[in-house]
Amino acid sequence: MQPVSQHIAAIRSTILRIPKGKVATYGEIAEAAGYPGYHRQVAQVLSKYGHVLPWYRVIGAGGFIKTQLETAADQRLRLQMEGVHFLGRRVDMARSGWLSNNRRSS
DNA sequence: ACTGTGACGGGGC
DNA sequence: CGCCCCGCCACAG
Repeated sequence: MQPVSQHIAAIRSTILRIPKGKVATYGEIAEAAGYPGYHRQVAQVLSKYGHVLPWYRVIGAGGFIKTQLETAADQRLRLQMEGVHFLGRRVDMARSGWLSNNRRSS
């Protein structure tokens, strides 16, 4: 796979940079990649290159996993395996968020 | 060139 | 808390 567009590559590498045990939302990834507002493209990238990316570290806004696919259960499992903390149905962004409110990053 | 679509976000009801 | 609608941008048909 050879992304032809710059944003595709930027988004891909941004996803690759998400530390283990942390998660990022579509919006955060888009912004971190240098394309704020491109959350839709993040989704397209995941759908296209997700098979070689840590797709499970990408979650919905607010820490929710509102994926309609069956991968939702698998995703939560994978995240918990990496030590991501959940608060009910959502991810504890304050603790496991990569670019959001992470108070203790060490 | 135009229309529909999508692993979404956010605000409104 | 759940559902709906609109905005968003690139890609496929």
